[in-house]
Amino acid sequence: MNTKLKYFKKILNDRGIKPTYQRLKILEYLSKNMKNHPTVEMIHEELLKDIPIISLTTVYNTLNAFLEKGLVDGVTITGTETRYDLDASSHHHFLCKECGKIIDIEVPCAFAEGEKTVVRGNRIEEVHGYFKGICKECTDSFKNKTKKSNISRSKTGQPNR
Amino acid sequence: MNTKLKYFKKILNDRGIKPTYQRLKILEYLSKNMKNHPTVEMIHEELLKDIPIISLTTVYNTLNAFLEKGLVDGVTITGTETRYDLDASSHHHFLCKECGKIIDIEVPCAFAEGEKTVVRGNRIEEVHGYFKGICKECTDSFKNKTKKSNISRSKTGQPNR
DNA sequence: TACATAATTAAAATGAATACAAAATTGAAA
DNA sequence: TTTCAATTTTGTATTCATTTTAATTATGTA
Repeated sequence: MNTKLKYFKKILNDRGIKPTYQRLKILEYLSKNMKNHPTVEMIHEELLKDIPIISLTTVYNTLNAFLEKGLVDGVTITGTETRYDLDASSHHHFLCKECGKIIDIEVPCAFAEGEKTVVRGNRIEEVHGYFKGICKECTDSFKNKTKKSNISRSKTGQPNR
Repeated sequence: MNTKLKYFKKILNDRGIKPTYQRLKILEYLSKNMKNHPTVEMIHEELLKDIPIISLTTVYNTLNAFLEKGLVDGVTITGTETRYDLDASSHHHFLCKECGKIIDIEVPCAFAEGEKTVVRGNRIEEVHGYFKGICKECTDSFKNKTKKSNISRSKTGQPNR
């Protein structure tokens, strides 16, 4: 077993999760795709290359176990599916309406930083914040397109929502 | 037609939504349940009393139309269903893990207030913020229970998650 | 009233997530 | 190593929210 898997094994043991092969590979995938916020489908698809018989149910079970133990964060932004984030600390996300990617975004927030935990008697245990808009890359490439030609603007500039 | 429905008719017309009877009743329901953040099912269930043949699809269609025209806000917090809010302005929500209710919550936020719209080149168009925790009422009733008897605490104090 | 357009309806389809039961794997005890 | 109970994985079936589709009905205008 390679060094990294040994490291992941320790992480799971520390959280009280029995480290099976599929769980290790799922954890490995998540660590390799920290920025991607993958769906269950994406994780399953990719792992099938290594483990041709891994079932979708196992990926669901594993991610739910990881969630319960606070190893990952489940993010629902699109409304249709949960995206998973190995960084389980409170932080904000940004969904680009143009290219669909979800990225971490750092903003000042007293709640996410745990400085404030009660509002009018309501005890806050989880903080969820996200934005929707046009990411920097899409904004830039749109600018470039309109600079080159204005004819195609109405077509290419169409946001998909 | 009563005065209120006339008022709702104007609201729909102003947004470019043809005011049909079902749409008016859905809007009326939403205005009567501003604090409830109802699901599609809840709206449909209730409207069936007035309009026994109203279809679930119509409620879906109507809410989607309202969403597109910015008349309502669709809030996905539980992960399983969309809750609807007639107040479409950017504001935060709070889900109580104990009793399940979703309430509006007012917190200082430069993004929700529209003061800041760009972060590292990413253009923010929508701001979504919500919290999960224990609401004031559940916190208080828990305190009362433990004050009266400690025996039942482990049972009654169990949060459902 | 007639007509075209839009809305409503019911039924079927989709898609994410869960439930369930059987088979396989794990790890500890003998 | 063998045994065995507990846990995990697998595959299938099911649930539930939402969307799609196609037919019917309502709406507003000429």
